[in-house]
Amino acid sequence: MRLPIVEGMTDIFDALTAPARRAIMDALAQRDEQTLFELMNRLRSDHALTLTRQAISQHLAVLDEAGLVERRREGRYTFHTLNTAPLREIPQRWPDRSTS
Amino acid sequence: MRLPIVEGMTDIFDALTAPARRAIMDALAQRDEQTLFELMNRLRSDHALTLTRQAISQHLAVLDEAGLVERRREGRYTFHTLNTAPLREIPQRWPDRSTS
DNA sequence: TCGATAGGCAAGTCTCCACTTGCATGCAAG
DNA sequence: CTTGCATGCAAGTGGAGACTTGCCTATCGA
Repeated sequence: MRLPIVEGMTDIFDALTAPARRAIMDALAQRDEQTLFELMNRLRSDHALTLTRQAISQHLAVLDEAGLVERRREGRYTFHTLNTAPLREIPQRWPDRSTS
Repeated sequence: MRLPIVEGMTDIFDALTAPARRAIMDALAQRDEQTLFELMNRLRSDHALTLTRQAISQHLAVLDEAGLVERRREGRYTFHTLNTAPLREIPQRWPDRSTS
């Protein structure tokens, strides 16, 4: 039941604060295994977000530290995949009261 | 399927940003119907958070705008209750992939 | 009515972080 | 090996918001 705590890991709430990071998660929810440039172009076209490559790279680093995305290096490309598992911390912390 | 959009409503991610606001939600998850002073003392004793009354009041206003707490005025007291319903937006936006 | 309690409003400060700019690294194709 | 592409590292800047201070309103008890 206990989630593994990685040292120096950013908590998911810090990661979810920036709207740009949530947009990146949206883009990855639509399609996994995207590279940095693919994400940049997708944010520009689909989410009306024009950010520099470095900004997105920093966002991906934060999301990686929070465990919300996973990076796989292959040659000169780095593919990013969404990991929704850490999000389960939220309903665990504040359980739903719909049927109370 | 569509959630009612209240005008000028803060989204829940902005509300979840501040650690103090998450601590307030923790305190309300333990016991509902708490007043401002009760919350202040509880944060001080249980969460090692010494904030001024005004700070907590501002946090409660943000949580109220996000729909995460509900305020009920009774005489000179205002009782605060946690509402977890808006949190369902999160797994709806990024569905769990455990059984994919 | 007067003091005490519970809370609200408004403005100021200051820290943090999102974003940029600039430069460096590594792989790949010709 | 050299040019180009994909990415990383580091420092600087600007703005948002978390928190405080100060003052005001309202309700309850004596």
